[in-house]
Amino acid sequence: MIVPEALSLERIAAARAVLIAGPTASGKSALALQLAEASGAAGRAAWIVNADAMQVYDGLRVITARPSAEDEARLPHRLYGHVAPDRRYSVGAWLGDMEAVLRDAEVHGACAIIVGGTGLYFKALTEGLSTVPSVPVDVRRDWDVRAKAMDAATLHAMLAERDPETADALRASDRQRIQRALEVLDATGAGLSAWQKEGRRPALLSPADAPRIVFDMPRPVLHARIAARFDRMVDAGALDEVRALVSRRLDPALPAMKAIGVREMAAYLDGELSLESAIERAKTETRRYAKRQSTWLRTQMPDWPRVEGAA
RNA sequence: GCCCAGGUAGCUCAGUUGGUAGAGCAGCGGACUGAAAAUCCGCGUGUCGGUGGUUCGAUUCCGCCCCUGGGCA
Repeated sequence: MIVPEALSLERIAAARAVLIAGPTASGKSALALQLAEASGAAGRAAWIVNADAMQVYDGLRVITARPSAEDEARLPHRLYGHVAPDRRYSVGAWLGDMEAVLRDAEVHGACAIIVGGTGLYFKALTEGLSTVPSVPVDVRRDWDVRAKAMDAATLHAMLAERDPETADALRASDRQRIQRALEVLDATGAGLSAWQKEGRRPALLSPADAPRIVFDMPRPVLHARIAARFDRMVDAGALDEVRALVSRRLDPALPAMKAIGVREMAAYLDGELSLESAIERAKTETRRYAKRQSTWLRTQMPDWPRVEGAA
């Protein structure tokens, strides 16, 4: 693999961090590992830090395509598998963890190579995040129950009555964002858009501190890589991993339970799908996800230099 | 070889009493502030198997041919 010019060893040596965003299966983790080892060999220690919302969960190494135990042993990896799958993680939690990791890396004189596919995390890292108080778990649980009994339009009407400004900014069909707005209202007494105008935590990294790239590939190449990778996941024990997760009988609404491949493999284990069609569905979901990622990276981070990987 | 049922979008199929066609899924584009691998919005991309005939006009009706599945030999 060719090291992108935007991330030369000279730049890494001078940077607090290096950011590598890209769609799933683009090979960005391999690139990160290669850069980190090259940097280490050149005298500047480098850590690999996760910016993927699913690779943070423990017990999902195979199905989330997290670096192997061998890779993780080669040099420090942070924020991988550090959250129990029965917990709810979030951008805010990740930013807090990241702040600590960056401090720690500084103390050790290491460059943090931050790699992942969650565009929102990178955006929060480089542009900051509003200071909305966190919503207590019981408020969230309350709304989970209440929302289940209502359709999205009804929820939206409820929100419009109490917080018209936020309701106006949301589609009446977007039940997840509507529920979030209702939770914030209940938890804080103020509306979400009011909070968002209130101010934000500043960005943790500036472009001067941290060179960044979007690492992408032509869609057809990515699709072929997604298919091949999922087959490898199955060979590597994805089914055992999902079986172990399912046996914990966690709430299916938990984020970890929504990792692509979990639902599909679980459906096979329950006898609802053949293995072949479960695999096909998981590949399809992964392609759709990669498309959403590409859209985000293209439209939300237009100023990030793009590097096209080779097949 | 004969009989039957099919051949329409990438896939599964609907439809046109003759006026060049539309659903679901896939795919593509887009939105995105603590669930983001989430949530949501938009867009049909087509030699209607081929070829002759009838007709102002055939994807539709008729003939022949090809292909697929099933049955009989």
